[in-house]
Amino acid sequence: MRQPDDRAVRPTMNDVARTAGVSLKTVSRVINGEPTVAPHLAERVRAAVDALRYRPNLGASMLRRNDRRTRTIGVLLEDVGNPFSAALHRAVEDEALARGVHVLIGSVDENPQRERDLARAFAERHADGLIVAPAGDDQSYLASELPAGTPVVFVDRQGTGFAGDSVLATNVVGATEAVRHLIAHGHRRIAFLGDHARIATARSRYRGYLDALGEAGLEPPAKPELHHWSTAESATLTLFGRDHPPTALFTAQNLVTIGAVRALRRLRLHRDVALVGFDDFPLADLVEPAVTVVAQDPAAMGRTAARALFERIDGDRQPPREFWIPTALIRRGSGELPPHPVRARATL
Amino acid sequence: MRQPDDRAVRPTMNDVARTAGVSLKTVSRVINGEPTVAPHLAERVRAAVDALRYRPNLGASMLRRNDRRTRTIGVLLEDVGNPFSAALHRAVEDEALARGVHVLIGSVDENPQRERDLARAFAERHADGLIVAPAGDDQSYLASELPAGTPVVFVDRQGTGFAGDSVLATNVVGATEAVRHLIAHGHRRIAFLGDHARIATARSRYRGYLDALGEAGLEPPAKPELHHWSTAESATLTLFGRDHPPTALFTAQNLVTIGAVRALRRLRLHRDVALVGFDDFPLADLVEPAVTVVAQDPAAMGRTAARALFERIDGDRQPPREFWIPTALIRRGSGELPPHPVRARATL
DNA sequence: CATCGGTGAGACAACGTTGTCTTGCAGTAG
DNA sequence: CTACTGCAAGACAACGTTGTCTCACCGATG
Repeated sequence: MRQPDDRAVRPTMNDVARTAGVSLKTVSRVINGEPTVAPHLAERVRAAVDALRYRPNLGASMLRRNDRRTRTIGVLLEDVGNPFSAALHRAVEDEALARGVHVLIGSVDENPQRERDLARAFAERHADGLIVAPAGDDQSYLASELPAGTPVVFVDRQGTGFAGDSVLATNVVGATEAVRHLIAHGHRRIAFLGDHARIATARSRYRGYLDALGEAGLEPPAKPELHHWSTAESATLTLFGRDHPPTALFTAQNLVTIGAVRALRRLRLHRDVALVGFDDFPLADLVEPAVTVVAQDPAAMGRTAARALFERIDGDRQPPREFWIPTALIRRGSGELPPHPVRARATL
Repeated sequence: MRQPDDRAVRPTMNDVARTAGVSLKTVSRVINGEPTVAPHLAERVRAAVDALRYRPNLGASMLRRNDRRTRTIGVLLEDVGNPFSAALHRAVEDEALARGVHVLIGSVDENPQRERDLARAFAERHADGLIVAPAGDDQSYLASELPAGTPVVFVDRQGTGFAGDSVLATNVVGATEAVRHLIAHGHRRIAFLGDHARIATARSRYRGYLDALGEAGLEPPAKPELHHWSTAESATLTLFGRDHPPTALFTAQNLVTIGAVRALRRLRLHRDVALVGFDDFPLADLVEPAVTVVAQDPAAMGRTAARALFERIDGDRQPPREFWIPTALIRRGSGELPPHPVRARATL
């Protein structure tokens, strides 16, 4: 049912042609900057465009054009509200905008179905390419959801079953460095608190943790798996409610780190238990003690992914590449605490 | 110049029709779920769709359809990388996804020209509506950039020169409450640290600050204006390098608050100078002392804005509305410190 | 048995634009 | 003066889809 004064129609090229007294095609030529138009006609067309406030219909143009570019890319991240994804998103946007390209974005929330739905939705909207932080462990669906030839760059996690560039943090090495750092400060009982093993980056960081323990001839204790900070908080409380609690924690994700910090505060152990987190977070330097982290560089990851994607969109057809973005240990205090014997305490 | 094996073409409805042995229009009917197709034909069509991996061309469909919806909205925020915008963005996305709508987003960075360019770009891509956090002080350009009838909802800041709903935090009242709180704890010299007066929310918060001082018969000191946290940090250092420094700070934006916290730490005044910030931020409860804030609710703002927008998109034509999202004072410690005479100190 | 109404399915045009082809005209050479 | 070249600008079709119209066929009705 149409409303009476429902959305007035936009003027079309035809309207412009009529008011300028030229043919439709001449308007098209002026709009597209083709040089074969007499100056006085071009001027009349531009005047008509201004008068009618004509704006080209990108959809129609893209339908007819040969190159079929929408100057729009799709970005699928874990959660646009979390600082890591937000920083990555921002870097992608800056690269895109520099090229006059715009961004369709969605949060995947560790849900493979949602990942697939978003990929499809962006494909239907004719994204020229996709940047994907995979949630599921199989991206072969992309072959059927995307038009053949649509480039995809995977970021943060390796994609599987579809050929695309990858931009990855040095998760294993970074985690090893973090745990070595704790060992160098005398720790022998170092707990791992991290994400579900379903998540590839969590697996890599756990491997790095095991590597470092192995080098030092240490046995890993049992490994809880968790995700949200409140889970991390209660898991930490539980950990210190048992006998032989660890003297140091390696927390493998920023929300987990924050949960652990909270728990150690509640237990008044924040000056006794050493802590190194994977992935930096805002204000890590302002808590007491400041939190030592292995920082990722989400901006560099976003920038690199976007540049790789634009190279592919511009026709680069070389085999898939891997870009490794280095992590950096930032010593702030919590990771340099010496081992301190801790008695088991009741959970608060 | 075409690449040899350049992007293979997608199958079209025509291809599906040919392999299913029916007419183009019958395929269209099946795709759109029209009931007037014989079951055995519909089945053949669906089989052909699967076999060819047919996906409808949303652009072509939208060109021909009567309703002209792309099920895409545009969102213009201050900076998708900052926590306030990111939280708001996330809330918008959740509302949108629940309706099968997707999000084009861009950061305005306090740049009115960029605001306008993004609005135009999203209009060209046929966003069904826009959520805008205005950077400039005049949004009348929207009338010419947008197709008539495109709804716009302003969020965080009032829009000017274009009729749209607004979703706003109670900036004046919230700031008044913050400053009253400091006055109630005995403070008489309370400094304001906030954004440029060009920014409407900064003006409102300054007004709220003046209101509270006025009630108590206090004179405002000089007001520095700043934006980024490092500016806030040095401005705070300067403030305490002068004679008669304040005993309390009201910081009118989250990055400013963080800068002030940093500066007070460097000056070792964080336990002596009271601080209330406008807008909450992650880990505000973990720094020492925990930071008292007037919290906004960016998720509620995003949710409200998105719901208002979808009502408009669905045809609601009532006059522009204003939604006021309440702020809440969260007492954490820094705002409850009593006045403490502070001698001017040299900047570190 | 002729006519009618209802229904499923195809033919055709149209959405707003661009690629290709054609036309018309001016300028130049034969 | 005619023929040819070159170029500006219009005519027309096409992109992939949906709205509208028409047709064919069915069973039901007089």
